[in-house]
Parts: sequence; C-alpha cells; structure tokens
Amino acid sequence: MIGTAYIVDDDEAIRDALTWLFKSRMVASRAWHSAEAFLADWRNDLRGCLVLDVRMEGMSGLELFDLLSERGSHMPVIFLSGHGDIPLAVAAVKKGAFDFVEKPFNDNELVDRVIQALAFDASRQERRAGQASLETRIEQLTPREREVMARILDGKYNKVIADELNIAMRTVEVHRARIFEKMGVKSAVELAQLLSGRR
Amino acid sequence: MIGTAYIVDDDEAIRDALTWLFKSRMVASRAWHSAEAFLADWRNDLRGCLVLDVRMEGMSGLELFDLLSERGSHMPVIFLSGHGDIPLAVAAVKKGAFDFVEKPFNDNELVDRVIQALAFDASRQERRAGQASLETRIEQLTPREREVMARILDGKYNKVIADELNIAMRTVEVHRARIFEKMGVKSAVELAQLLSGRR
DNA sequence: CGCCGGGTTGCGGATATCCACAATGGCTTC
DNA sequence: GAAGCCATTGTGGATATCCGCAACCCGGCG
Repeated sequence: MIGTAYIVDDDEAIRDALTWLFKSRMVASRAWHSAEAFLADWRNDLRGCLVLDVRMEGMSGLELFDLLSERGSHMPVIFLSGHGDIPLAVAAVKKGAFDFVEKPFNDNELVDRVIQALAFDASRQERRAGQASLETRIEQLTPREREVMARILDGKYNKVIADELNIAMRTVEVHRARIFEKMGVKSAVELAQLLSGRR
Repeated sequence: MIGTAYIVDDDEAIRDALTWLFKSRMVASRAWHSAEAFLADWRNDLRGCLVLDVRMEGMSGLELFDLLSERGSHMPVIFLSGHGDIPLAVAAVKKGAFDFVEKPFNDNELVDRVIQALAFDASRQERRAGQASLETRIEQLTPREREVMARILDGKYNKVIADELNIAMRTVEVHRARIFEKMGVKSAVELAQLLSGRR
C-alpha cells in the first residue's frame, strides 16, 4: 500500500496502540502528540491519510482539518472520537471528512477504513496525474500562445483575434498551429473538449 | 419560501408536533405515517425537502432515501433519529443526506435546517433551469442533425462526416448550419463548450 | 391531392483555415 | 558574439467552411 497513516492524538496509549496496530497490518504510520507538532512536519505533498483525535489539548482535530483544507490539502481524514457526539460527526462528514469512528474502536474496522482512505488518496493522486500532464502542456505554452488560445476557446476567428491583439492574421495562425501541436490536438473543437470544465 | 417539507414518521405525536411547528413558522408541510405511504404519493417533480425518521416499521428512512436516490431524486433529506447512533449518522451524511438531527430536537434549530434545505433545493432547481432549456434545444434537433452534431463534436471535417454518412458535403453543411442555428451558437467551438461535460 | 417537414444535392462565390518557405527584431544565455 | 527562443510578418497555394439560391424525393396529414 502506498501512503502513510498520519496519527495525531494527545493520548500516548492510543498513539502506541494505533502504531502497533498499523505495524502489525503492514500499514506505514507515524504519530504526533499534538496538531501543532504535526503541522511543523506537514508538507502538502505527503501521501496517505490522517487519523485525528477530535478533542485534543491545544488545536483540536477538527481545527487541524479545517486548517489543512485551507492550505489546499485533500488528504482523507478519519476522525476518532471518544464522545458520542452526533452533531460533531455530522459536521465533520459534511465538511468532507472521510470517516468518523467512535472510541473504543474495533481494530479490524479501523484498519479497513484506513486502507480505504489510503486507496482513495492513491486513486485521487492518479487522477491528478492525467490532469497534471494537461497542466504541464498548458504551462509550456508561451504567454502569447495562451492569449491566443483563450480567444480560440471563445470561438473567435483568426481575423478577430488578430485585430484584438493588434497583430497580423498570419501570426495568429502560427500561434494557433503551435498551440494545437503543444496541446496534442488537431482542431479547435478538440481543444475545447480538452479544456472544458477548466476556467 | 418555495417548496414543502415532506415528513415521514411512524410516530403520530412527532408528525403532529412537526406539522404544528412548521405551520407556526410559515413552512408548508405534509406528513405520512410510513415510507410506503409516502412512496405512493411521490413524484419526481416535487419541490422541497424530506424530513425522515431513521427507524420506522417497514421501510426505514435510510432505505427510503436510497430508493428515492435510485429513482433520480436529489431532494435534500434531513434525518431524525432518537438513537445516538454515530455510524448511522456518518453513513447517512456520506451518502448525501442534507443533515442528521437527534431527537429530541430543538425547534428553532430544526426549522433552520429545514429552511436551509428548502433554499438549497430551490437554488438547485434554478441551476437546472438553464440546463433544461439546453436539453430542449437538443431535443428539437432532427435525428440526422444529432448524428452530424456528434461527429462535429469529434472535430471531424465536413468531408469526413459526409463520407461516414454517405451523403454529399453540401448536405452536411446544411445540417451543420441548422444545428448551429437551433443550438444558438455561431461556431463548432461554442458548441463544444456548450455540450462539454455532457456525453 | 396539396401542403409541409425532413433529407438530400448542385452551383458558385465569399471567407477562413492550413501550411511550406522565408525572413526580421528583441531578449536571454553561454 | 553566437545560439536559441519568442514574436512577428509576408507570399502564395491548397483546403475548408459559410451561404444564398434553387431544386428533387418522400412520407404524413387534412
């Protein structure tokens, strides 16, 4: 399994139990005693899932979740809670938490959820890989080409684009050809299909 | 407020309380004593939200929710539960429930949630209005025009389309012009933008 | 039968796009 | 300063698209 279970819990007994549990199930894990400590090590390119205690001294698990979301993280999060607090669970899931598990938890069940979360993150990364190559292609367009492309996607004629940019039609044609080449398409329609949804 | 709160609960006391509550807050409502009874009256064009008891004799609220989802309903659902069952609440929200409220509920809070749900449904309907007119436009294309359009969206030249359909290029041009006219666009690129996401 | 809509086709000209060949000027990098 | 990338433009021809005008075939409908 690719990815690591990142555990954040202020209860050492829980941390040790989880660490042992994951190790025994061949799931890579790492644990922190507080949200703040975890944040110090956080990087946006980490792969895996989070296992967060809801209530902790200092920053709570939910606050950590919100903070990471703001920072652009989409890593799946499994919350652990020792209190049967339904509104809290509902709020967490509505915000996009992957799951919400009550303590005491069933070992097998928790590991299952974690593996699901790891798989989810892995597939999300994969999906982004395809997009990334698209992004990459867009990035290798020159600024001028991007200007032209935007206008092509507006369905404008080369002549109109030339007028708007105050350049010769021929120049637009050159840009157009380069755009098609770099983007790997053969027509404006394909380009529109490729980039639809974006913007 | 547009839309009605559709209540399904097998406890008459709850039904009466909810009906009274909604009436006093100027929220239209209607109540059923069972999922089965509600289904008999269900139509897919109803506007509003559902307030479902999780546990009922016969079909449960969750089962009703699943069934309606299968039947294409996207009406927001607020679950009522008298049991502090977190896994149930989490499952419901993950499936797309609008909210999950514990009994006994706070009147103001519940009404707030219901109003939110009604507003959500209303805005969803609005968004669909634009799409509907698009569907309408597509529907008024002749079968042949739809065949041609599909190929235009593949970025094929008129010549190629003519070959594939074994007709003259001129005919394709005529179809093409009619398609653009009916769809209200001026170029193939606009058409692609318009229909991207679909198909 | 006449009318109408859908599908079809031809002609011809106005516009656009596609492209190979060729060239200039600005800017950065080594 | 040479090399390279970017942006720019021109010429000219091959292809495509865009459209008005005109016409034919066919099936459904009153």
